[in-house]
Amino acid sequence: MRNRELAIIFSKIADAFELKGELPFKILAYRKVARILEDLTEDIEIIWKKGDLRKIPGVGEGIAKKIDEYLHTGEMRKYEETMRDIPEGLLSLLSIQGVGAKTLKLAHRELKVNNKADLARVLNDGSLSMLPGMGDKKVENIKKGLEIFSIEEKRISIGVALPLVEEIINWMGKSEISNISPAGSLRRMKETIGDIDILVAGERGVEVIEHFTKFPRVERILAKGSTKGSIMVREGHQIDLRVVPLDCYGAALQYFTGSKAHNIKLRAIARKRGLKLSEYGVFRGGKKIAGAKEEDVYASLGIPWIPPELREDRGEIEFVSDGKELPDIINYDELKGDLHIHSNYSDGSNSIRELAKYAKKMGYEYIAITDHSRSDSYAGGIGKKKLLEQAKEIEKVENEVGIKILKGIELKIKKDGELDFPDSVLKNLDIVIGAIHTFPKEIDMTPALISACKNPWVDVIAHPTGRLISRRAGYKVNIEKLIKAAKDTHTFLEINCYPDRLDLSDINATRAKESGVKLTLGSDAHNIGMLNSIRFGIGVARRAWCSKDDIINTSKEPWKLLKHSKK
DNA sequence: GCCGTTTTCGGCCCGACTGTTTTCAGTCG
Repeated sequence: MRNRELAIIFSKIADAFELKGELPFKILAYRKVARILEDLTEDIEIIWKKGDLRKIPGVGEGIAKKIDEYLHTGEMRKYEETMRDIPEGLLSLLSIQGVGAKTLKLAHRELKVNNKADLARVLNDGSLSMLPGMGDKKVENIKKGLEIFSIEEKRISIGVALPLVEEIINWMGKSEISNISPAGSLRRMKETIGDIDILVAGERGVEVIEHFTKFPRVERILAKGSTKGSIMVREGHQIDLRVVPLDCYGAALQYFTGSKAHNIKLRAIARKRGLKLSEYGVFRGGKKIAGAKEEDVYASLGIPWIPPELREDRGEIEFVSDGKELPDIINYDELKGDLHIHSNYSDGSNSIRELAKYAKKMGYEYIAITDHSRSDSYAGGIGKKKLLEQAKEIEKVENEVGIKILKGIELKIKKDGELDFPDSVLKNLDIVIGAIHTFPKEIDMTPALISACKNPWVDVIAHPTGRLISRRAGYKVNIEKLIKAAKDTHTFLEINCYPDRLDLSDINATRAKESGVKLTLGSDAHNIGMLNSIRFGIGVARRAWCSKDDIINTSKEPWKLLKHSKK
């Protein structure tokens, strides 16, 4: 799949155009096609070979030619040309919150800002605030943005890392290996991943790594030995692969999965028992007593196997050491439906029928269509009239496809707590998800959220903190108060599964669970491919020690649990 | 750049918010 590769190229062209002050609608066209390629479920090369490039929405004559050129030659003249006079590291600064094209262009032209270090310099020495239109507050804002950016800069979203690793695992299947698994924070399903680690069991290390370095999208080979290979793919991510003999595989998997803190505690336990734990196995004296299987490694230390998502040293080792049984955390196949989906009635790109069919294929028994409400106009929010039309279509599709479809809305909660529809409208729906998308930074949104919880028809609060991982911190909210209000009002809180949100986070979901608040999982899908994002949210739920009973859409009829069941 | 059509041009999302202004520009979603 070279979809993402192309998406990045077009998105970079769009960024560069913005800096150069190109026509706004040209920029928009590039952005649009980048986004569509990113979300496209089919392989662009297959579409290309069929001669169907122009059938992709947003791809016209010009862009089709550029894709064609790139897939033929591996190069795109327009891209090379556009990038020629843009210093490396300049464009990435656009993703800093508070830094847009105009600001960056100004700083670049007037102060020779070419990268992050330059930006930090002009922020601190006061020269940026001297430029026209730049005041102290703007500078302060950008400083904060740069802080968030710096922390997360080198980490990859799990939404990018996991599909990439799956592709590599698929590729490695063509070589002589007996076992393969992601390791590291990816296997623990952390929301962002530092280094991508893959572990392989096999005897012929040299050949395995040779094959690894021939992965079709390799940009650079960083290391190539008999036990470790390291590559950089075209999107700029580094991937390490290690090969170990089969009889060490379990110990190595345990070791490379981490977390570091978890491993340190395990080693301490081993030592107390007169054992030694390393990536090669568990040893008593010189004798190896475990190593082939992860289960055996844990068992040899007198504790049961711990799911990777729980290995964060958040009390899991003490828990099992006390002889207590870990909760039976939710499995990746236990969801019966998705409760947060957008259709083409608002800003989704698939019809209700397409969504329903795909959901059915995923094995779901029900879905909820929850388009944006009228005042979220940037997202094509819908009013009463369209809601009625949609209800009719839902009934029709429900019968045709044979899957239960809840009529829902993602209801805008305004900053004063006012809701976008009156009760008379909300009442007639099956599910209402309250959400905040726009907010003034300084205002505490807790009262607005609590007031929404108190509404008799708001069933769920979507992405309760509003954060966008590595981009913005979210609105001001006292999460404990919100959880309490949710508990008191019988409102559910969502784990939004969109990889850049994952909101509630694992930590907040744990808090909710411990307070007895039930959760919903919603993909927030805007097209059928994104329905698969649900697994990232299940990862969060697992990291939050949630069992099936904590998540309402593991039940066959979750609507019976909603406030709407009383209508 | 794309796209639809009253079909080869003209529209393409725009409102809220913020910080800078003194009526508006930049950023965000």
